[in-house]
Amino acid sequence: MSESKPLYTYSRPHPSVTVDLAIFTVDDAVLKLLVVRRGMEPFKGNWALPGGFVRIDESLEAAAARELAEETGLTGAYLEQVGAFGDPRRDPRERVISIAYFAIVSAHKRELRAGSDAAEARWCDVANLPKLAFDHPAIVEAACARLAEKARRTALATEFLGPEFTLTELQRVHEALLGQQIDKRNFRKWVSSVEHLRSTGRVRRGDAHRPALLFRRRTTR
Amino acid sequence: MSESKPLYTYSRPHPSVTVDLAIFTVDDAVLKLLVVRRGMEPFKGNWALPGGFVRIDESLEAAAARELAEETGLTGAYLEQVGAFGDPRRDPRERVISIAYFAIVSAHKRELRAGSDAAEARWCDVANLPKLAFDHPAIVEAACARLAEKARRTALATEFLGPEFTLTELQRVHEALLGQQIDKRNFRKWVSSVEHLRSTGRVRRGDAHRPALLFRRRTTR
DNA sequence: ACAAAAGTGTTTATATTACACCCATGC
DNA sequence: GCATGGGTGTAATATAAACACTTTTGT
Repeated sequence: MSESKPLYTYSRPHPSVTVDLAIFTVDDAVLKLLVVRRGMEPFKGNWALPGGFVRIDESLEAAAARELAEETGLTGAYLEQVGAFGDPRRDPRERVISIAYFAIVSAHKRELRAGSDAAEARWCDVANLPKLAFDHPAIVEAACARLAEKARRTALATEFLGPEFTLTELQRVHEALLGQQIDKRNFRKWVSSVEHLRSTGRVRRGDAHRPALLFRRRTTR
Repeated sequence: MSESKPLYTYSRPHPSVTVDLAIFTVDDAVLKLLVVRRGMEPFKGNWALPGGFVRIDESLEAAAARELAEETGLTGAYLEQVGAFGDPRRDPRERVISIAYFAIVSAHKRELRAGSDAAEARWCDVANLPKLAFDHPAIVEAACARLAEKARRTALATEFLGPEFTLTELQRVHEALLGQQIDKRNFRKWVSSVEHLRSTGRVRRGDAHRPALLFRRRTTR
């Protein structure tokens, strides 16, 4: 072995550990997922979730945040762990254990930049994804389930929106996450009991209809 | 380098990956957790969750099942992933990422055997645990939360019991998991709507009171 | 006969669902 | 003045919570 790279030696084989990200956004009332075209083997040229190796001195959450930043240029987005995926054959090269996270990117920050790892990145309708590499379909399924389940009980859906938003905008996000229409009055009742929003008193004007009250997350207070 | 052990070399540092287990049982209407006294550094002599390295060719779930078997002699117990814990400093020696699982051991199989890794093992009341090593308190907290939350919506609590059980026994398990008393009639109503149990027609006799009908999980059918 | 746990319904409160009209604005 | 989405309430149903007595057995 005469490589210039440093070598790290262990008395037992070690798996690689990666983070994989299911990065969601809601665009025009449709739930979308960021997929990248792989620039390297394995699965070169295939669509996959963005992800990468966890560095030896960074936390899992930090690795996920770093990958998110590399892929989208975004910092401060909502991130939550989905779980660990560790089937021994999930990567054909070597043993790779992946910790999956989901991220939420709000519509108004969603400018795509070409990532450093990826030849190409695209927002895809979650209901109509291309074939994904590795076990990424299972990761996406788990991430979607967590997302929808948590949105049902918390104000998580506000993460898809900017700092100020109308109740109808929030309702569209919920409809995208749940995959079904919601009654407007019932939704507003639910909001006032479950979510902790506060009205800004301000109003969104300029559309050809009655202006809508703008709200904020109360946690931003 | 003249060791007898094989050496594994990588061009970048790799973390170790372990599984840690929160093994629960309900004993006399109290939720208990299996803790082991560590026989090795770090934290030698301290209480900790049982766990160990994930082998290079086994799945995470298989590693958890193997550790459970090594620690308790049990196979076929309920196992569910809680999540990955990967703070870079959670183990003082080296980078170790741990995938936490919880396991449920039914009362009638709960004979403790000295594990191979552990000098000593004990069932501890979850409400009164000793100081645990590493980030194991956080793992236990997450595991307890998942356990209670899932028991609320599924028949999971039956995993704490033998193949046949009375409704009162099941109620005691729920009370232990939720940490509060439940009304008997409401519990039975909930059981008949949420859980899928079937009566065996048989009855548990021998106690100084009216015999109780015995039930089974319907999934065992 | 008595102690001890098994078993069983009804009432009330709360949460969820279904459903239709007027309002304020831009054009 | 008309098209567009914003905003609002009530009745029906389903779910959850409170609550007490009779039954069957072992001793």
